[in-house]
This record gives sequence, structure tokens and C-alpha cells, in this order.
Amino acid sequence: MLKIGEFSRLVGVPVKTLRYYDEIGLFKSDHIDEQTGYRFYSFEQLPRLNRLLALKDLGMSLNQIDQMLKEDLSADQLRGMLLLKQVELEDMARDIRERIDRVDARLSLIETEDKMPDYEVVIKTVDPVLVASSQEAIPDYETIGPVMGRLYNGIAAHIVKHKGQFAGPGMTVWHENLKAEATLPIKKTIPEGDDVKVHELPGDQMACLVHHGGFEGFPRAYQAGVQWIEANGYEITGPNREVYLQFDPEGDSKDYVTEIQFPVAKV
Amino acid sequence: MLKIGEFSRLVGVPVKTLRYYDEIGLFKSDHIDEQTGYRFYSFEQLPRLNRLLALKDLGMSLNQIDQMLKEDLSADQLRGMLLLKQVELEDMARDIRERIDRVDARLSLIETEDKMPDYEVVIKTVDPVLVASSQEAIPDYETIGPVMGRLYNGIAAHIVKHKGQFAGPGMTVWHENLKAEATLPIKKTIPEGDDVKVHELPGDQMACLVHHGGFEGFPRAYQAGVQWIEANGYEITGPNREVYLQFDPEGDSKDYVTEIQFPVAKV
DNA sequence: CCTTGACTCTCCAGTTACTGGAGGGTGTAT
DNA sequence: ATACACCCTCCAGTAACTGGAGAGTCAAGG
Repeated sequence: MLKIGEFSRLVGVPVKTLRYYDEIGLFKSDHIDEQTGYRFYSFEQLPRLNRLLALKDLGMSLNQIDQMLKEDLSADQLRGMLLLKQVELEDMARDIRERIDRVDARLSLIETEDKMPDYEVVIKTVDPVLVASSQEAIPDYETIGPVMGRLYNGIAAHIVKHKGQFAGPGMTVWHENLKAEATLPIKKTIPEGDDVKVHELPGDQMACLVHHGGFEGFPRAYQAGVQWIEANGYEITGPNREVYLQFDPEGDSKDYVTEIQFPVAKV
Repeated sequence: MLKIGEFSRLVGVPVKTLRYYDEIGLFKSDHIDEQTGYRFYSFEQLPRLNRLLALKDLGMSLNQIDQMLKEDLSADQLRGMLLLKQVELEDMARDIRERIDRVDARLSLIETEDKMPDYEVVIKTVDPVLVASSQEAIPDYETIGPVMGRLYNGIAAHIVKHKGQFAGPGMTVWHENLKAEATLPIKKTIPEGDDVKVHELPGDQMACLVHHGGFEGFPRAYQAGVQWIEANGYEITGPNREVYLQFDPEGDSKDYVTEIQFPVAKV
């Protein structure tokens, strides 16, 4: 019979931890002296504790260990739990590798610019959204403004005409060959028009960054986004979007806020 | 101005989390309506939140992020924190790789034996211990018993003669060529004798397993230990030890409890 | 104008696997 | 007798949220 301190030294587990395991019922002391409340441990308990420690070394949670220490567990069940753990560990390993990559990318950015990057790119999942949209090829950069204005006005008029409800800020989807699709989110579907289509933009994993200021800053923002995507091992999988969070053609373009989104997937 | 739910959808962070960040002061709402208590967020807050999210993606703790978001932090300080994180992440990656190895090892054991292993091996760090010891080469396996008995009696007598205090169970250290060193831990140093030396056994990282029963079972126990050490990517770095936790030459050998320890290091 | 449903608030509890400390009893050696 | 090591229980704290109760707010539809 060993007192808790002796047992602690023997197995290399802190006294506090032994008491904790006792409390949660994972590893009870052999018996407790009724007079003093002292816990006593026996050598016969060593196998259970050692198995417990070995499983803990595998990264098992105390709950799982409690399951696995039950006598009547079949080899198949054990195998199952270990296989599950294996998958989980591999997920964690991948996750950490990705983190390391991101830290590396940021370090090299700091190396070149000597400060935090101007644009922060974050990965987020956007929900599918129902939109009324209208699209047109843009002949050249100068005409983007007028064309987009016309498209958005057309869609807005169409929505109002059919008593549709607006559900958020406008968003341009850039298809290939400079074909721009102006979209306005709506709450419920409405009839389509000659130029105005109604459909659902798919939800997706997006690399997003926010640009504050006028459209003249877009090239740098796009560049930052594309660089980040490359440096962090993603690839662009579809048309990117511009969400006009803050936009007022009459207002100061300095106050504009636009979110640029690239649908991406890990390479 | 956005209500918390709108802002939450915009940035992809749960409402609960935004409130939590507000509470801990990491990311305050732009202002709070005095009447209703409603939080309001502005687009100007997006850069800070996006930076926060980007840093969180690197695995930074909220405390660290709070530091890093302070305006007056130099590029060097940032670099330092990121480098620190890099090292930490690499440690974690190594740790997880080792776990995966151990899970693999256990899975293949279960594959061959269809149950949990008979011996659980755990790595622990043992403290240095002061011992009185006496050693002798063992000519062959049959003579181990008598020789060890003689050695331990000699040491015990020597300790008693010099009024030394015993500090734990006896322990045999197996040096090369079957040279056995019988040791008895003592609390304070005592004079040496002709055959009895006093020295400190070094502390070390040990792969330990516990054998219950007589000495005839030792070969299997040793085999299990050596196998585990190999399968888990360790190597033996010194003489192994046997700690006689429960031993009584008069008693039933079934009740003996011996811990076998191998000093090891990761390959 | 009222109701409904979506949204917001605060406060509290729970999660994991311990760790630290206060305050008080026990056992042994000098 | 006293010092010291050891043991006990109970409480609080950790990190980063998550869930729920109970109550107040807001906008649209009838």
C-alpha cells in the first residue's frame, strides 16, 4: 500500500492529477482510510494506470480512455477508436502544416515590406444567395462605370416593378473575358425580364479582402489577393466577386468600401 | 452602421463570438445604443477584424493578437512573435507526428495479437537518486539469484553499519557483459566500504514497463520493452534498470512486482 | 393598432484537463 | 513538544468560446 505521494513518484504523475482522476472516477485509489481520508494505492493498480498513460500519450481524451479501459471492449472496437484517432491526428497535422505555411508567407511579407500587409485576406464560407442579375461584356476599362451604372439601375427598376425585396448590397461577378454580371440580392424570387435573370449564386469557400477607397485602388487590391492565394497554396476556382458594401455615386469615393472575393480551393 | 447580426454575416464570425470579443476588449463595437443596448459596428472596423482573423488563422492566441494589433508595434517585434509562433508550431507538428507513430504501432500490435498489449510502456523522467551499490559479473543465468542475494545483503549490512537511511526499493543496474550493479537508495551519503560504493544514479528519460510475477517472465517483458522502443522510434542510451517494487524471497513469486526501465532518447 | 417572428440584450453554466492556493488535519523524527 | 513533510477538501482560474433562459426591441403584415 502506497500513500498518494509515493505512488505519484512511482508513476510520475502529479498528486493533484491522481486526486483529479480519482474524483472523476477514471482511476480510483485502491481504498481510502476512513479515519484520515488518506488515499492508498496498490501495485495491482499499476497496469491500469500504465495503460491509461499510454493511451493519453496517443492523444486520447480522458473520456475516450475511460471507454477503452473497460474490460469488455472488443479488439474491433479498440481498433475502431484508434483508427478514428489516427484520422483526427492526421487532420491536425495537416492543419498545423497549413498554419506553418501561412506564418511563413506572412514572415516573408514582413521581410519585404517591413510592416503588416496592407490587405488582410481571410478565408470564409459564403452562403448561397438569390439574386436578380444582368450581364454585359465590358469593352474597356473606361466604360466600366457607365455600363455598371446602367445595369444596376435596370435591375433595381425591375425588382421594384415586381415588388421584390432587396436583401443586401450589390455585387458584381466577373466572368471570363471581362464579362461583368451585376447582381442585386433579393429575398424572394421574382419573374425574370428581358435582360434581368433571377438565379442563385452558389455558396463557396472564398478568399476575401476588403478595399477602402475608390476604384482606382482596385488593381493593388487584386494583386494582393492573388499573391496571397498563391503564397498560401490555394487556387482560384471560379469567377471572383466584388461586393459594394459602401457605395454612393454622389458621395466621396474615399468612403467606398468594397469586398473582393475569390472562390478558392486548397491545391 | 450594422447591427451585430448583419456584421456577423458580413465577416463570418458568430454573433456570440463578436459579443465575447467585445466583452474581453479585443474587438469593441463601434458604439452601443444607450436606449436599447444594441451593439453597432461600422465598415471602418473591418480592417482590424480582418487582421485579427488572419492572425487567428496563424494559431495566435487572443492575447497575442491583442498585442499584435497595437498600432505602435515595430516590424521587428512582429517578426519576433511570428518566429516564436513558427517554432511553437513546428514543435506541435513533431508532437503530432510522434503521436501518429504511436497510434500506428499500437494498431499493428492489435492487428497481430487481437487485443491490447500485455505490457504497457510509458516514457517518464526519473529523478537522480543517491545509492549504495556493489557490482559483480554474473557468470550465467542460474547464478543470478544467489549472487544478487549476496550483493544486496552486503549493501544492506553496510548501510545499517553506518546508520544510513533506506530511501526506496532495491534496483539492479545492468551494465554491459552481464555485469550487475545492485543498488539500494539512501537518503544521505555514507562512507564507502571495500565492495560498497556510494554514488548518484543519473536521472534520465526512461521507457518503463511493469512486470507482475516471477523472474521467469522477464524475457518476455524485456522483449516487449525492446520492441516498443524500436517501434516508437527511440533508442536505448545506457544500462537498463530493474526496480524491485515488491519482492520477498520468502513469499510467492507470483506477487512480485518489478519495473524495468530503459534509458532512451528519440532517434 | 396589434401581433408575429426575427433579432438583440444580459447573465449564468458548461466545456477540458488540470493547477494553485487557503485552511486545516496527520505522521514521524528530533 | 515541536518542526516538518505530507495529506485532506473546497474553491477559483485557465482558453475560447457555446448553449440556454428570460426579457426587451424592431419591422412587416393583417
